[in-house]
Amino acid sequence: MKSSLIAANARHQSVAEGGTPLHIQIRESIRRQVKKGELIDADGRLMTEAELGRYFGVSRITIRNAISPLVHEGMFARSRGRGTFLRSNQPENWVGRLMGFSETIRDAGYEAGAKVLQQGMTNRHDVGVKEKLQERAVWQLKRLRLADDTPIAIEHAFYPPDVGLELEKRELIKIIMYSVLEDDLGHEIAEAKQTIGAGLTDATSAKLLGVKPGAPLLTIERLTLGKDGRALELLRASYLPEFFRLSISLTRRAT
Amino acid sequence: MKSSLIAANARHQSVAEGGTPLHIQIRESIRRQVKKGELIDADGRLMTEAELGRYFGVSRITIRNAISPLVHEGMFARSRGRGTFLRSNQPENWVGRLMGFSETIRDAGYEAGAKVLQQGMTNRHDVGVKEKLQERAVWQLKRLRLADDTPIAIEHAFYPPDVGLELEKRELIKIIMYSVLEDDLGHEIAEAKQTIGAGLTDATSAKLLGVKPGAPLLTIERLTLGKDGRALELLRASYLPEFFRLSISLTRRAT
DNA sequence: TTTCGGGAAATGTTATAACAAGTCAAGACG
DNA sequence: CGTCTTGACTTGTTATAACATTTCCCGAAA
Repeated sequence: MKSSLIAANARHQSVAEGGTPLHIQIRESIRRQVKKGELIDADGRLMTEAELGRYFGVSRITIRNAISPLVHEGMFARSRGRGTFLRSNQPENWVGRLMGFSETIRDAGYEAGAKVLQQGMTNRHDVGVKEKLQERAVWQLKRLRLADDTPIAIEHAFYPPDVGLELEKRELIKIIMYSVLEDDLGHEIAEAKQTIGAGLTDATSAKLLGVKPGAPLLTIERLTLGKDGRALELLRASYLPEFFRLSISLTRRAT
Repeated sequence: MKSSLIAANARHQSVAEGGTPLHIQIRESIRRQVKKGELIDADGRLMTEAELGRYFGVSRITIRNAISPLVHEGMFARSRGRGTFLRSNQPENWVGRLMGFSETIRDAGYEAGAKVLQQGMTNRHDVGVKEKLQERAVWQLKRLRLADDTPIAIEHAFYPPDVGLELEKRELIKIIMYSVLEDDLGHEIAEAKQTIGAGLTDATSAKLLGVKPGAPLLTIERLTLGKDGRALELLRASYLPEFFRLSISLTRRAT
C-alpha cells in the first residue's frame, strides 16, 4: 500500500500545548482531523501507530493510549497485523457512556421531546433519596419523555440543592429537552452506578404512557457521583421496553 | 504504624513460574494470601505497593497492575496518600464480570439450585438463534433456576454443536448447578454482549416460577463470543425482579 | 495547649522500551 | 500453475521509570 497520507514532517498545531497530557491532546486532534477526512485513506484505514508516533513526535505507546478510548467508543476498530480502521456504523448505544436519552432516541430515528410534570425544591422524598444524596432537602424534576410525541418513559431526577439552583438559572428549554448532566455543567463526573430492574405500570403511569395498567416496565436507577464522591444526580426512570433496551457490550480487560 | 506484616525477604512459591505473566501470578497469589489473612494487618490494610514490590521482586507498577483488577472487582479500595484497604462488604454483583448465577445467589445468602427442563440437540430454533450462533443445528439447555428451592428464573441456553457435545461428556450435576461457561471450559472468552429488557410471564412460565401470569420479568439476552469472534453461548433468561437486579457500576476511564 | 507548616510516605498519572504474535504479499520451489 | 516459506509490517502485551498529588504525623511557634 504505502500511502503516505500526509506530508510526513508537517507539525500539528495544538500539540505541545500547556497542562493537558499529550495523549489527550493527540486524541482530540485525531478525532478532529479524522472527521475532516485527514489521517485516513480512502478505505477508512488510519495511519499506523508508528507513523502517527513520528507525526506527533511521541512514542507509539502514547499514540496507543490516545487511540484506545476512541476504539472503546466504537469510532475505530483495531485489527492486529492489519491496521486500525474507521468503523462504518458509529453509534452503539451502550450503557457505559452514561446513555444520553435524547441522543439514543435520535439515533433510533425518532425526535426526542419531553413534558415537565413536576419541578422544584421538595422536602417529601421517595424512599432512599435522602440517604443516597445525603441531603435534607432536594431539588426534583419529573418528566415524561417523548419520541415523536409518543410517551415512552417517565424520568424522575433528584439533585442536591445547589445543583438544583444552578439548573433553575438555565434556560428551561434545555432542561426540558436534554438530560441535565449530559452536557457539561462544570461538575466532573467520576462514577455512576446503575441498577436495572423490571416492574409494572400503575394506574397513573399507565395513563401518562398511554398503555394498559399492568404493562411491563424497564426500571433504572442511576446515581451519579462527582470526583469528590459527592452525589450529583439520582435518576429514577421507567421505560417502555418496546422502545428501550439496554445493550451492554464489554470486552474483557486486563485478565 | 510500620507493621512489617511478613518477613521481608521471604520468597513466594508460585511466582517465577512459567508462561503466565508476572502480574497475573502475583494477583492470584495476593488473592490467596489475603484470604488466609496474610499480607494485611489487623485493620485490613494491605502492604504498600512499594513493599509488595520488594516482596515479590518486581517494580511497583507491576504490583499496581496486579492489584487494579482486584480493586475493580471490589475486593480492595485504594486511598491516595493512605494505602490500600480490604473492603468489608465484598460482593458487588456487577454486570461487568459476566455474572455467574450461582455465585450471585450464594452471595445473597441463598442456596443455588436448578432443574433441567430440556436438553439436547435441536433443529427447531427460537427467533434469531440460528443467526446469532451462525450454526444450522444447536445444542440447547433449558433450566429452571432455584434459590433455596424457590424458582426465580428460567434460563434457556444455546450452544454450537461441538460445545454441546463437550457438555454432554461432563457430569450432569455440574451442568445443572453452574453456568456452563463459568468455570473454564478451555474456550477463551473475549467479549460478551448483553441486552436487557422487561416482559411479562405467560401461562407456562408463571406456573414454573410460581407467580401469577402477567407478573413482570427482567429479561436478559447474553451472547458470549470467543477470541476468534466465534459465538460460544447464547443465553436467554427471564428473572423475577424481586430476586434479581442488575447493578452496573462504572468508573470513567482515561478521559 | 493549639495552630501551622514541613516532610515522609502513600497512591495517581504520564510516557517509554522491548518483545510477542498475527497478517499478507512476494518470491522460491515443486 | 499451485503451494510453501520467508520476512516486513502491524497491532497486542508486559514491565519499567519518573514525576504529581494527597495524606497525615510531628515538631516548632504562638
